[in-house]
Amino acid sequence: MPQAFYARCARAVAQSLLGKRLVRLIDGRRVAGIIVETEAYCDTDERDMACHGDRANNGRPTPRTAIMFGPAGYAYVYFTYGMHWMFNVVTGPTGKANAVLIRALEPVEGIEIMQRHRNGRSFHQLTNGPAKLAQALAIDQSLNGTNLCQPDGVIWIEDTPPIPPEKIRTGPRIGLGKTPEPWLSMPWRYWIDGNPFVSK
DNA sequence: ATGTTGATTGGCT
DNA sequence: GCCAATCAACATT
Repeated sequence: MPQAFYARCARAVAQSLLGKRLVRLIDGRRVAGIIVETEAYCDTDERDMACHGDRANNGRPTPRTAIMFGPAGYAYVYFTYGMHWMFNVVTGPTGKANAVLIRALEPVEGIEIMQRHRNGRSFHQLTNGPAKLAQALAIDQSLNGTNLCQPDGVIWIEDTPPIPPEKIRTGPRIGLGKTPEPWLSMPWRYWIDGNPFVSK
């Protein structure tokens, strides 16, 4: 997708990403899945206490969150719980910490490679969660700050026919812990209705 | 320098 | 449903 696709508010991008194809090149081979679940963190100008870029350091950039404050169309990859990687796409205007977390994929290409990275788990368990898809696609710190619009890159998102609006569901984001209201309950999680790879 | 916690997962009850 | 795993980032001292 072109940079202009990402340079919109996070909630618009999060919805538009549903149905698109996330492609990762591993040893020259395509490993890809359809995006079926996303979450928006920080819309263009609003506060969002669940967002790393808002919560840490009084909303100023830190070494970890600097990528989020940069231009749209780059990967924000971070490590959590001492063992998991999370893959986000940076959205919105430069200077604002906006991003969309990719929470689940429907596997479509390179399934054997995904299975190898996922320690032989079943097809259904390959990419039905944010840390699972990161592991399946071999996403780690080395991809933090990657330009997703780069012609010769190793990870990018391809266009597909849009999902009909009536197939898009929304609800509160997952795993926000002690994030205060109202952000805890804001319905900024999006998924494709009925898709079996949605995480919850 | 030290303490707390997390945008999760998988195993066990 | 409950909880351990495992550690970097961040807040506090």
